[in-house]
Amino acid sequence: MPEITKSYEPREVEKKWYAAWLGAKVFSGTVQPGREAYSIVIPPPNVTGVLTMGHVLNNTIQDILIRRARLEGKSTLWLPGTDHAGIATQTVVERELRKSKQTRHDFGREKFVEKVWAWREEKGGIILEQLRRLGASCDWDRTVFTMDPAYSKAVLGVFVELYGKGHIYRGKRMVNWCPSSLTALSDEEVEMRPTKGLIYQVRYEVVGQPGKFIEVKTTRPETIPGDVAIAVHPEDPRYTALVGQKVWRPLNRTQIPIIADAAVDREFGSGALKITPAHDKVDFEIGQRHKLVPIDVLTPEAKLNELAGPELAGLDRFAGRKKAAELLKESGALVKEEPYENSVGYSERAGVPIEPRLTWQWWLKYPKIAEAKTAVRDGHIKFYPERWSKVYLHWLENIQDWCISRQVWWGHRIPVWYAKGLDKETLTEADIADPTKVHVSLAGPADPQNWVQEDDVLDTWFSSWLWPFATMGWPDAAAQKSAGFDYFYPTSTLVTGPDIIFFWVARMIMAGLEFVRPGEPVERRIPFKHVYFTGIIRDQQGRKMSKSLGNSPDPLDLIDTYGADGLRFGIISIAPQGQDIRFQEDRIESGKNFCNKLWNACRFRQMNGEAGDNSTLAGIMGRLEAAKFDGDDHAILDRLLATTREVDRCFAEFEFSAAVQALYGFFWNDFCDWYVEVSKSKLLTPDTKTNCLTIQDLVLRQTLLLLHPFIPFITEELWSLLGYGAPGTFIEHAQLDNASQLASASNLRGLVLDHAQVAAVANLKAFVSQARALKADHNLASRRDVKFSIITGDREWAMLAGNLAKIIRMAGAAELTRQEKVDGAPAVVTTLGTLYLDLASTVDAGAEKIRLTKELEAIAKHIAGTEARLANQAFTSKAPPAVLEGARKQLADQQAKRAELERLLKSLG
RNA sequence: GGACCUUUAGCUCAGUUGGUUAGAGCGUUUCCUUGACAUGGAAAAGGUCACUGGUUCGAGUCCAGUAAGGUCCA
Repeated sequence: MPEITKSYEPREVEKKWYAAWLGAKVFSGTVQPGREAYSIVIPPPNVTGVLTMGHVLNNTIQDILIRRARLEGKSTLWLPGTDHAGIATQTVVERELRKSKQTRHDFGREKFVEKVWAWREEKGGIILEQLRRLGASCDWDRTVFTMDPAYSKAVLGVFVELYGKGHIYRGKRMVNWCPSSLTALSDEEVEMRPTKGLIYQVRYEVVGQPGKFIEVKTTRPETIPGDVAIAVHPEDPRYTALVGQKVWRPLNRTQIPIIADAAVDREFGSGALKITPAHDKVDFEIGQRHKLVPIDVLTPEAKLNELAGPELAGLDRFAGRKKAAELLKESGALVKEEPYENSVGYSERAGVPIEPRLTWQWWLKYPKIAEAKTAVRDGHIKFYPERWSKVYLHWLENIQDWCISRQVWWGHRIPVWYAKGLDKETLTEADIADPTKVHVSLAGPADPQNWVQEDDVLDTWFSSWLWPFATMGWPDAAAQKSAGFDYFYPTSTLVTGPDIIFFWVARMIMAGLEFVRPGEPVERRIPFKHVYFTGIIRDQQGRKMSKSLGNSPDPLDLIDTYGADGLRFGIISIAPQGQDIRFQEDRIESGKNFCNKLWNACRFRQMNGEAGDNSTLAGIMGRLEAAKFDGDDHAILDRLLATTREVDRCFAEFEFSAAVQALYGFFWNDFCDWYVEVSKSKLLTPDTKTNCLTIQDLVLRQTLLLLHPFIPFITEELWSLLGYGAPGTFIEHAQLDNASQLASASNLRGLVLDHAQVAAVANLKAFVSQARALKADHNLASRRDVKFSIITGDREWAMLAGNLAKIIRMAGAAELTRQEKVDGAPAVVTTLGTLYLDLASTVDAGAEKIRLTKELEAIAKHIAGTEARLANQAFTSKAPPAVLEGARKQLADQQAKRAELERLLKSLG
């Protein structure tokens, strides 16, 4: 067996094992009847994306779940892939073209799309490579791209099906228009940001009444040429007389009517509202009610057009705003302007303010809204943390139709054809329903020369909402069979961020319910059973990590510095369930340190003797000799069982950081700091050596298994180095016993954990700790030749004497002897007697008295508190007996300690 | 305007159904190259649990309100 090196060097180990895993197809998801299935579909990263800290967290959690399920004997599938990200990807390629002063229009649609494909082949999906560095155990042979032919067919098929069912319609409505990407966006893609600007108070002169004005407030004076009316509230007495009259529009001067509409807010400004139906959603609705014809004064790029009048035409909207204000000022229509902050919608992707714009788009009336609510409300789908279900339900309660068309070229082109020569702007509903005018199908019209296909593509989310099943062959029966669809669907757990709860999670649920296994019970149609929402990773100031702030470390640098395992362990340890995470690099460092600790504990084991047959749990258990167990052996196995149980619980409740903390504490404190240290005495005695090493073998084996989901590389390496697996197998092939299985396995060996001994060890630990503190108080912390003496009872002394070698070693002493009387030495009161430090030099009695007095004061305070509680009759009559008993015992212990402290103090004179 | 979250040691966070003297890691201070590990060991200091009320024998924990910070929706 190769010797274990002095420190853990992750780089080569990670490379070696990842290649070995791929070579042996350890990650492939296969149908294994008789085994429970466990499946996860990756939230497909954007094909233009690179690994961020958010991806690290999200994918580490998925890998933890999958690896744990594998160890639990389930047949696992983690299905990877990428998303074509229509607007983002097209933008990336257009940006490259711009370097050579070209645009997509120089190439035409077909050539441009070819270019995007070429870009994707060359540079897209880097992130999947990066996930391998992290150790992600995806079944890479199944990698799916949302533009793959089969996937595309599923997407377009869904469009045709929903169209046929009447869920999809074409409508000219207000959309969120992105003047940068020149496309419509769904409501979810618009981010409301408080924006500082100016609000302008403008007066409109009433026609035929010179000197009489109506004032309105607006933040967008450049849209005044698009005004078609002034609206007031019908019950507003200030304006009743004016309704039905006209005012002069102050820009591009003309007469517009004064109308009454209940949507007007009487409290805002003067209670009058300018109506610009082409540029505001509310105005549009009011305009509809009053049959007003909208005037669109903006171009798609958000420049003012000729309808804005000659002074404004051609100006960008922001320049136009300034100019409009100037024109109003000149004509005396501007009453005043003042600073103002309001919420403005921005395109999430392009970062520019969106324009409400009236365009023809395709809309989806969501299917299965009611069932999507009950699926979560009734617990068929469980959210972790649970509170996100409220957000989810609230959105479904207020759901709006989904604008699914996008005016870009990269994506799934909508499978709709218009008869040649048809004017798309003037199509009526009847026209659309007429198959001689509009054709909708997957195959396209039989006579394509007579038709023109719709230019728009589908929103990228319209493809990713099918992800949990379209990645597994749906809707093609043969493909589904070979993908194991029946076995792996519904998937087990979805891991994602709460920021895409509407974009993705809710839509997937509706899609699953609508399309999968129609007619079957809800639990067979849902796309996943659990949804785990991660927190958002923030920097130390609490800001979101973002490219533009440059506050995000490169995960690959972190992997280089701390190892993939160190990064994984570190990030999980700071990621409490459902809370945002404040990133601290030193936590990643402590992940690395933990790996090194694990490494060296295994090294210690290896250096102390040949391993027996470690290849099975039964083999190790078979070597345990129950008769030779001492308290420490009982204690470490007790802690191993408790830790196993705690980790079991954490997985059941998705509390990963708690699991990591439990494992860290167990391994570092209980095993390394205590058990390994006390082993050093046992290993010197042939009689106890073998059993002690076997216990180490057992603890290390189980610890490696428990840790493997979190830190896969180092555990695989140590598993192999310590001979835990049969040659040619991997830790992934091992079975991880849960706490009760482990307990019954050890019971079979005649091993019954002795809780009295476990408690005694806790006592000894405290004793050793007090002895060390006594030394440190007298600046002897690192001396190993000090002499202790103790005044104690027979029973206590029997326990100490039985563990003398160990105590002396652990406390760092030359001897510990029992005395009848000790004078003038510093001492500490322990539960096992009063321990004295034999100082050859003189003792500073003054300092010692101060120390003891302080301690006496503290204990007196506690005694007073306990006495007060026990004196309270309400407490003694109402508190449960166990609590009462505990308080009484505590008081007795405290009083004994006080008496001893008083005696010590007196002896100092 | 509505909903949700957070507030515990210098920092980042645990604290399960209320029950002994509120914990961890990092940082700080002191000591230590002893043979698994200095990526380490030993010890110490450090908290009126945001605030105000209430329920209770008993509140970091439950309830109401206030304040500060954050997120989402409108």
